[in-house]
This record gives sequence, structure tokens and C-alpha cells, in this order.
Amino acid sequence: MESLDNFPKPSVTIDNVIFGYQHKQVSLLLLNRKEAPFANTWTLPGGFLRVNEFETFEQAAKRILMDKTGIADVFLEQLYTFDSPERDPRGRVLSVSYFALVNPTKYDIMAGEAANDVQWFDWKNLPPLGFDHAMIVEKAVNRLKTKVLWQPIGFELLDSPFSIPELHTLYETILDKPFERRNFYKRFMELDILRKVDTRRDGGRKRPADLFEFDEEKYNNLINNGLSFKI
Amino acid sequence: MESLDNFPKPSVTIDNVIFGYQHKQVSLLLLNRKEAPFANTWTLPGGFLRVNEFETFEQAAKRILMDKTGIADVFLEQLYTFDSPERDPRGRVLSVSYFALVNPTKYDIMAGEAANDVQWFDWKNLPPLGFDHAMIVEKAVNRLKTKVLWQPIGFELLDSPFSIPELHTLYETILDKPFERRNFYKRFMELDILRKVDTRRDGGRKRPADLFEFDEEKYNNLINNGLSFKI
DNA sequence: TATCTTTGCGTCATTATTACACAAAATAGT
DNA sequence: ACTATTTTGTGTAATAATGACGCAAAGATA
Repeated sequence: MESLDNFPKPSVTIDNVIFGYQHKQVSLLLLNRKEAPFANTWTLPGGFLRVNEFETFEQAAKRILMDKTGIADVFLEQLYTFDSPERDPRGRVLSVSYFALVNPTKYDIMAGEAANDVQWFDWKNLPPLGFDHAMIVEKAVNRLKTKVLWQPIGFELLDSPFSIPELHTLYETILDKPFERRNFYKRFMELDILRKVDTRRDGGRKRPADLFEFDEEKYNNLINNGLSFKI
Repeated sequence: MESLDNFPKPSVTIDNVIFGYQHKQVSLLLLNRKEAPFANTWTLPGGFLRVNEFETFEQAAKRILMDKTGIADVFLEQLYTFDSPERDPRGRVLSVSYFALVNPTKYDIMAGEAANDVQWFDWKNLPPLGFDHAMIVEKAVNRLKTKVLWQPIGFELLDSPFSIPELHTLYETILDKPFERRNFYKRFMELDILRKVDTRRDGGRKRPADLFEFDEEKYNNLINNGLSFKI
């Protein structure tokens, strides 16, 4: 059996695209690098795969997120693997990108050792990014827009319980187009994947909206019965 | 700037999932390995990324396909990157998988040096596969089933010109469910992405079907105008 | 010429989508 | 307390899309 060491190998990093939602804006978690390359430049929180520890991509993504931003316990999914030979000035470095949606209010982010700063940025107003990370973000944004139509991911971004008007605004923000209020309301009610809770939220300035939780069991039933969720 | 050589690196292979369609069956191109690991076992046609040549994934995928199967000029798209630490007995080897649809009648496949044989297999009747390639195939099959609903990929699998009944059978085969004949017909006619040709095919045993070509220009217009293709 | 099979197309019942309208619940101002 | 205002919840009708069925035309076979 031929040895693997006869062939040169590339370095492999994991880069995380973490979306949040706050103040009616979608936001992206970025890290300001302390060291070259791209020192003092904003990038996605990423790092090298630990090959000698038999780390999987997902383990690496979680470790990196924890170490560099303080975020734990997120659901990650693989996005794409980037291969441009010039994407890293140090040499051949592949980037396996991961994608997650989080509720920023649930996490205290804090910059790890290798970072000057970690911060949420409005996705419509990002700073220049190092490496090919602008390309990675573009791909992630497309994924988010497609995904939101097919999966109830909105709920990961909102505080629970949430109101239908809040969900409505979230969808309009992500897809950047209006949804007829009444029809949006009806869609989610007919899907029957929300559980109404009896708490009310105070501080609203007009008629208070009903509040709901995402009913994961009903959602799974829906999907398992072959019925497709579609906004 | 820290050197990349301070960290151990994984090996990286490219594995190709090539779908065809013939005799009313979807088929998959497999290669019987000559050497260990998995000697005399069927696997996806794959190979190592040539890092020292600054090869991109797509270049590698095309080179590997050409060398191992004789297939050239296919449209490839990235599928997923597999990372299980035990997927290759030689050590840590990542697999970046690529996905393509081809018309088997257009290619003469022939086994390269490192293979005992290269063959099309009915996707419903695959042999045991080496490595984690069964998992890769599963992902590719899901991608095919989703993709066929949104993109006119059927045409890549058929001889051109083709008839609506042929297209109908193809869709029923891929998605493994019946489509009402009349409504299927109507959908494609209303999409207006087919160009009728005036040739007839002989040898048909009953009323000969009209033949069509895929009209790429009209399809692109449709997509660029924000209208979505959907079967 | 009659019969059979495959293909092309008409059409209607049902369902889904869209658009608009109005009442109820709360707040703020007077 | 009363009114105006805003936001939320819901009814419903016009329109469009989908699904189901049926029939006639074009060959092939005999």
C-alpha cells in the first residue's frame, strides 16, 4: 500500500460564517486578525484543522468558534470548500467553510488571543475582508436566502417566544422583499408548526402581538410525512 | 508570518460521482481498483489533488476523469467534502467530491492504468463500494433528485433531440414517482425552453413523438428575469 | 380497412395564491 | 373618559395554478 507521504499535501482551514439578527438587521460575526497575513484586517473566524488529533471538520469549527469568539453550542452545516491556489499568501491552503445561525442575545462574544477584536457587522455594511472571505460570505448569503424558504430557520435567529410580525420582518429582511402581511400570517398558521404561549410582552406601543414557540415535534411530523415546508 | 509547515496536513483526494442515463435507468460510473487499499473493489473514480502544481479541484477532477475513465469535457459541480478520520486506511485523507451528469452514448469509457475495469452500474443495483463512497453516492443521489426539480439538467442526460415522452420517463425514473402525462407535457411547453426540430425519428412502433432541443438562450432569459423553473 | 398503441391537446373541478378590507386591542393626547 | 392612531388578527373574493380525465390524431400491425 503506497504511502501518503509521497504526495505533497495542502493545509486545511475551517472558516465559519456565523449569521445573527438584531435590530431588524442580519449581522455577521467577524474577527480582526492580530497577526500576518491580513493583520488588522477583518476576516471570518477560522483556523487550521488539527490533523494529528483526528479532528473532524465540525469539531474543528466548534473549537475554533469557542477559542476565537467564545461562542459554544451552535448547529453548524458545511457550506463549500474553497480551493483557489492564491487564496492564502502563505501557500496552498484550502478552506472548508461552515455556516450557522445564532441569536446574538444568547452569546457573549469575546475576542480570543489571536484577535484584536470580534464584532457583529450589519451584512449590508461589511468592512473589507481578508483572504477570499468576501467570496465565502457571498456563498453563505445565497445559502441563507435559499434555506429560509425551505426550513424554519428563522426561529434560530429570534428570541423565543416570538410574534408573527417579528417573523414577518425577519423574512422581509433576509429576502429583501415584502411579503403580504395577511398571507404571511396565514402560511405559518396553516403550517401548524407554532405553539401559542400565553405570555404577553410588555412595552409594545400598540396592540400586543400573540407570542409563539417553534413546535419541533409538529415540524418533524410535517417533514417526515413527506410534506414540504415552503414559504 | 508563521510557516504552514508547523502544522500537520491532511491528504486530499477528489472523488467524482458521474451519473448517466440509458435503457430507462440512471447509471453511475464506477472503477475497479487495481491496488490497495480496496484492491479489486469498486469505487468512485478519484485521485489525489496535485498540490505542487497549484491544481484547482475542478482541474484535478477533470484530469482524474480523463486519466481513469477516458471521459473529457464534462460540467462538474462541487458536492461536499468528506472528513471522517477513518475513511481511508492509509491515514487522514479528505475527499472533496464532485458531481456530473453525462450522456453515456457520447463517451467511450476505458479503464486507465490504475484500474482493472471501469463500468456503468444501474444506480438501483450498485456493488459494495470501497472507502466511504456509499455515503458520497447517497449525498449525490439526493442532490440529483433536488436538482432535477429546479434545473433543466435532464437534457444533459438525453440524446438531443429528444421527445417529451423520453423526458417524462427520465423524470419518473430519477424521482421514482409518476407524473401525470398531460400535465408534464404542459409544464415544459409553457416553460418555453424547448425548440422543436423538424426531424423525425424512425423505428418508433407507434405515433412518432415530436422532437425538441433545449433552448439555452430562452432558459437563461427565464432565469435572468427572476422567474424560477420548477417541475 | 379495422384495431391497437402512443402522442398531442382540450377542458373542467379543485386547490392555492394574491389582494384588499375591516374589526379588535392597545396607546397617547386632549 | 373619549377620540384618534397604530398595530394586530381575521374574513373573503378574484385570480392563478394544479390535477384529473377524456378524446382525437398518427402511425404500426395484420
